[in-house]
Amino acid sequence: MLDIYFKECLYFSANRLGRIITKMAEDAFASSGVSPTAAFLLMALYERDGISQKELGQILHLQPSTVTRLIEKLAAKQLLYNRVDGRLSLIYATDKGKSLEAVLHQCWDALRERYRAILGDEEDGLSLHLYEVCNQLEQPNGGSTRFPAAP
Amino acid sequence: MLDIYFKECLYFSANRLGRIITKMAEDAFASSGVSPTAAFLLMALYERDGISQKELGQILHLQPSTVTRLIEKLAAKQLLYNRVDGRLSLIYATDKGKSLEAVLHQCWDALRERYRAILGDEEDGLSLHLYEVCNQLEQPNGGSTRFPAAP
DNA sequence: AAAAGTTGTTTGCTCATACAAATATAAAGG
DNA sequence: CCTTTATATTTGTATGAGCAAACAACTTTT
Repeated sequence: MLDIYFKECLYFSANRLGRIITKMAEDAFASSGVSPTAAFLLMALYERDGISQKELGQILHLQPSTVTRLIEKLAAKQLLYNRVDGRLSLIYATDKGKSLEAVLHQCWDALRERYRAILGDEEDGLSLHLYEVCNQLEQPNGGSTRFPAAP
Repeated sequence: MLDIYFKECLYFSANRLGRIITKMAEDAFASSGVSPTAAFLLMALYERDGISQKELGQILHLQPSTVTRLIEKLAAKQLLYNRVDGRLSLIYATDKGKSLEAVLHQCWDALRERYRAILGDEEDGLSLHLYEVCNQLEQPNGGSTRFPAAP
């Protein structure tokens, strides 16, 4: 097999995993009527209603423009609305949005159940591990020094 | 921090990792003039010139239509050409395509160097591990039984 | 050897995400 | 106060990948 060759490439494996798990997540959230990422955005609102768009971006690790577009869609579905406060755009869940909370948590649990059932031990802490890896990779200095740059 | 909440979600972490590593890979391959995925396609050709599109899809874990589009672009750049053989479309690297081999391997090595330098031990076998995880997740029966379906 | 089925590829469309530039508001300095 | 600079959001545009349906070519059946 030639693909042996690519197995060791993180770009390759990470993206492949992303595609697979995205499809699983889309299935899991299909009944809720919102995409997985949109679901996470709403779940963030349940924790912090009135959060700013910028913070949403930080929590979801998405670019501001991506958040804008997500919010547009969810606002069109009347699941949330925004109130402009100075240069901030504060986001609130509507009642309709709030009413999804239970469903979304169910979908989320179902998703996790599903991949845990398949992966067994393999899953153990995998998400957390990947999260750590992301954080390391995102450090601007690439982790090459242990200390922040001098002022 | 609210994002504690999402760390345990594989959908979340895997896609975040995908975005980060994709950007790193794009940087690494920028000098070669082709995207990372296109680079892998070409590297597959170096190993098996005249491979069919279907096989390319299997090796790269991409859908047939995605492979078609990739090949269109690379053909436009004169890096490969295809010869139709029955219903197969066999793909060959052009001389120009072949001349990229050394550069692409350098880019690939540079990419790996870079994330290995950042991740250290954390990287150890990560790609391979993810590859395994992908394979398990992709089994149609979701891994719920140990045996193939009866005939 | 024609009909029906199978397999490989292509086409049209959609989606999620992002970048870069534009815009809007606020904060700081003279 | 007015100008400059910083910050938050939006807009226009692009890219990578996918699905579903169409198409094309081979295979099986009869």
